[in-house]
Amino acid sequence: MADVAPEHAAADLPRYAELVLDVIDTIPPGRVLAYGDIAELVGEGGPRQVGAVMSRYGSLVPWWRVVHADGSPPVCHDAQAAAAYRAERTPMRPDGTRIDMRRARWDGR
DNA sequence: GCAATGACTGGTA
DNA sequence: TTACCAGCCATTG
Repeated sequence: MADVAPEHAAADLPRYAELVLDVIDTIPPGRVLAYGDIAELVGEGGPRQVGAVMSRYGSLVPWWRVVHADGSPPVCHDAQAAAAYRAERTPMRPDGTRIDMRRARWDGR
């Protein structure tokens, strides 16, 4: 009872997808999370599984807050992500193409 | 039930 | 700095 009740109405979503989407939806503005970090917060699976969920259900969550471990945004949407980071004031590196994971990485608090 | 896939990661050269 | 290799595990066909 009292199973998780995310706002994604996960009726047809796999269990793991539901957990991943819920975590991503919890990321505050101006912060980002790496695929591996999400997997760790979820407590199961790995970065590949998070990426697989994003490819299928990424449109349901702020996917631009999910980046690689080195601070690079998804290669398929880097331009749109860069615009979102600017709007959210996400800490970026001097080059402006990568994120400063040192300050932008959300610790889950 | 089995095999292949994939918006990844970390280490080494 | 970039490039390549092997491991990782849930989902899909």
